[in-house]
Amino acid sequence: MNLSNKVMGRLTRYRALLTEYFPKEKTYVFSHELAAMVSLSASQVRRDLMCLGYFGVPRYGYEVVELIKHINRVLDAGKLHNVAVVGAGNLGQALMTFLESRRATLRIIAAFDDDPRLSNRVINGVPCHPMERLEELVEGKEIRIAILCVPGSAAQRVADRLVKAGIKGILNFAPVPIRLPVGVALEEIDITSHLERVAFFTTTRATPSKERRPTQVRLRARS
Amino acid sequence: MNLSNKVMGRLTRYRALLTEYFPKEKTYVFSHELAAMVSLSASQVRRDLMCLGYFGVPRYGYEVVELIKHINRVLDAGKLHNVAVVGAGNLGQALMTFLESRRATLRIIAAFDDDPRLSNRVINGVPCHPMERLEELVEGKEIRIAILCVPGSAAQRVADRLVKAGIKGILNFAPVPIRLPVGVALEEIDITSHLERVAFFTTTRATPSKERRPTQVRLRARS
DNA sequence: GAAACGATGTGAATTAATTCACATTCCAAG
DNA sequence: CTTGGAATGTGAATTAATTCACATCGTTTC
Ligand SMILES: NC(=O)c1ccc[n+]([C@@H]2O[C@H](COP(=O)([O-])OP(=O)(O)OC[C@H]3O[C@@H](n4cnc5c(N)ncnc54)[C@H](O)[C@@H]3O)[C@@H](O)[C@H]2O)c1
Ligand SMILES: NC(=O)c1ccc[n+]([C@@H]2O[C@H](COP(=O)([O-])OP(=O)(O)OC[C@H]3O[C@@H](n4cnc5c(N)ncnc54)[C@H](O)[C@@H]3O)[C@@H](O)[C@H]2O)c1
Repeated sequence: MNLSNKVMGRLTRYRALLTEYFPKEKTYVFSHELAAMVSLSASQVRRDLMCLGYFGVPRYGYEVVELIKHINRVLDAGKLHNVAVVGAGNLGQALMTFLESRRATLRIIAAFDDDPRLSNRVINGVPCHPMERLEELVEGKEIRIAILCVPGSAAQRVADRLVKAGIKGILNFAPVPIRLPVGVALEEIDITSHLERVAFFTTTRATPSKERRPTQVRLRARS
Repeated sequence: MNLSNKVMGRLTRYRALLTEYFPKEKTYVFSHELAAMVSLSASQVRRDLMCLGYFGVPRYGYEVVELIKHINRVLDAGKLHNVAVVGAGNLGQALMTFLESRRATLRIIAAFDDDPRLSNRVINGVPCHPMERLEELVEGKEIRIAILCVPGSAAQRVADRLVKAGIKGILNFAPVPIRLPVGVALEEIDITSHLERVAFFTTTRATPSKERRPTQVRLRARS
């Protein structure tokens, strides 16, 4: 099955919900429960889950632990990735604390910054290195993914360097679009743009056309 | 014209590019230049721009300042919004510094936190208040948008309170989906999910099916 | 054990998003 | 002028995403 990145995104969402915000006493979950939690339609959820090769049981729904296991199998294919934060400023540091506690398959093992006051020390549990050691450590520590938190003016330059050093994927927070050779995954988060969207849909009719807002569904515990 | 939020998102992108990262000496821009910068097709860009009621000139492209003006008109309809950050922890503080410098129509004028060490002082130029004053200030200062940076466990509760206080849009960073009544705009940014996407497309064939990566286009300066 | 229920899985229909392809327009050069 | 060219604007085609609708099936109940 060839996952679109839309499906992919929703699967991570379901997984996060199930692993972290789902009553542990419930062993089964219905498609419409998941749907309600993420504001989607039940058939959408079922479609997404079809990609997993796991099947629910008709009257009961999906067995939670089994479902999670299958999402894991598909999403991270058992691999674990070492991640580096590049640019240990305000955002970089916030991300280090935030991400350290999360998903075990993604480990933030290093940070890099060209400000000497930030490098050669441990920030929030993550060792921060000077940029000079980038290539050495990316290779040596098998860092495959970089979270780019440098100013926009440096973003493309640093990204190129990361790619040359062997990075296979970049999550870019700088508010400039960067270009990478094919073969390197790229995801960009433009926070300003999201904020502007909220502002926009605040003034005009409020709900962005597509999103469903079905009524809340009670998560009935099954005996 | 009824903008889909997809179109809307791209328009903010174009605007950001044009206002901040486009050579000031160029007065015209081609659809294919914009396209190249954001990795989309030229016809996509033209379609998006059609929504503006502004028309480019066939051989020259789009006049930059005029184009920006029209995007402004459509996107923020002249309105300016007051914004508050709720939860002035790591992320909240990073956002305050980051956003203060940006878009003039969105002004961060307050922060709120229930930690007494954070409230009643000015953080990065933004006055931070205790949660008790939320309702009073939202009304008094006409705050319409909230950026939600509280822990997941408090997110829904705080969101409900914000809505009751009169907030019209929320940008949620907590990694829990929240539910709002129709009529209140909602945008959620799930950073973990984005990171997981990068990781995913790092292992499998690298490029998420949909994205184009056309070859770089030189931005030729026109005499 | 059989009938009713209430969920799933999925083909088909619908709707949305994107791309194609080309007529149109306007500038520039001769 | 008039001709050529290079970009726009857009209907039509295509492709992707979502929803509908219902046959199907395991569970429960009686
Ligand atoms: N702070 C936010 O909430 C926020 C939100 C969205 C996007 N962003 C973007 O993320 C990036 C970082 O934001 P920030 O607020 O952390 O800024 P910041 O100034 O606090 O941090 C930037 C860090 O990058 C380092 N740096 C600069 N040039 C570098 C280079 N060439 N190589 C290595 N390191 C370099 C600096 O020393 C600094 O520590 C910016 O592009 C910003 O636009 C920030
Ligand atoms: N730090 C990041 O980079 C990052 C990234 C993505 C998402 N997030 C999410 O953003 C949120 C904030 O993250 P953070 O790293 O800033 O955490 P943090 O603990 O540094 O900040 C949270 C702040 O919220 C305040 N708070 C807690 N409960 C509150 C309540 N009921 N009312 C008002 N204020 C309250 C706390 O006093 C604290 O200052 C979390 O939900 C986190 O999961 C953080």
